[in-house]
Amino acid sequence: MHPNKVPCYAFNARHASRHLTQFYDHTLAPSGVRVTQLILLNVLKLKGPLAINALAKSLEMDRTTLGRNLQPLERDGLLEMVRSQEDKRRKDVRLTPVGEQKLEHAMTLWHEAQLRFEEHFGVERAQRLLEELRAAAAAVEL
Amino acid sequence: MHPNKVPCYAFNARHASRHLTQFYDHTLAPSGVRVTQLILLNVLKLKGPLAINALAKSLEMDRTTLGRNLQPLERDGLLEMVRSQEDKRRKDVRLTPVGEQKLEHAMTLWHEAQLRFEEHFGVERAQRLLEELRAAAAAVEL
DNA sequence: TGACAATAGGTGTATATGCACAGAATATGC
DNA sequence: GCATATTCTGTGCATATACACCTATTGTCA
Repeated sequence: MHPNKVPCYAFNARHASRHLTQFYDHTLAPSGVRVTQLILLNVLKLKGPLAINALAKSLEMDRTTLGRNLQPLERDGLLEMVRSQEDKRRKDVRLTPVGEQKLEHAMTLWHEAQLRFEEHFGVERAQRLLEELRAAAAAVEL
Repeated sequence: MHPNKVPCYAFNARHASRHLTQFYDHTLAPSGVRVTQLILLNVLKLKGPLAINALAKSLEMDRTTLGRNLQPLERDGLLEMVRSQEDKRRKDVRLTPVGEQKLEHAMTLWHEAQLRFEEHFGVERAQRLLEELRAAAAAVEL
């Protein structure tokens, strides 16, 4: 029962997710940032300070998962979390200068990973896969 | 930065994996078994008692991850792990009758999930996605 | 304004993931 | 047969994931 034989959509999505994550994490290793963390840092860089809930909705991630994913990044000084003044429930997350530096390094390695994947898998094929992954996730939100 | 805008292959694989897993886990909930666990139980049913390493290779999973995934199933009596007599390093994992019962129930629900996904996503499209997921995982093993 | 709903976030618990390191048993080669 | 390499598994650690339940704050509306 090679995974090539397991017809479960969820299992194969998990399987691909594991292997792609390992590939990216190994490539990103010199930066000390993982691919999940890179995404968070990058969104924060592009969309400025964001509340945890807003960030979670933006990435379609579970709120509590995101909150815990932010902890090591805050601990290592890559980002800051401060209570909002207008709304004291909110905790706005923003990138620190250290975080920006790390992100810059990580992004270079990330581009390498993207290119290497496209090289092995095919550029157009990879683009289509991206669309299908998004559509598959959307298909189960009903 | 909706995930529909993040062009990272790893992130989108993770994203789809999370959402598909949630969909399957919710469907399987009445059986008390998760989709990751169902796969393990099913392989053990089909391929008989297997050592942990053999099972891990079969599913292309990390050995230590698999070992830990087996623990709750052993704890709950769905499977047994016994030291092999020919090779005392080995620990053979096999389904118990209780495990088979649970598996049977879970498989019914799993089929429902498979059908519902295919209904929403398209049967042929889903088949193609499966192939592409397998190919993508294979593409990064170089 | 005061009751109640809705929103933002935190915590406890459980599973999932994988790396580095370690120990025990077996296989190999001389 | 013995030294060595290989194989099989376990453990410590850290991150990732998400559900249930909780508190605090803000919004709504009669």
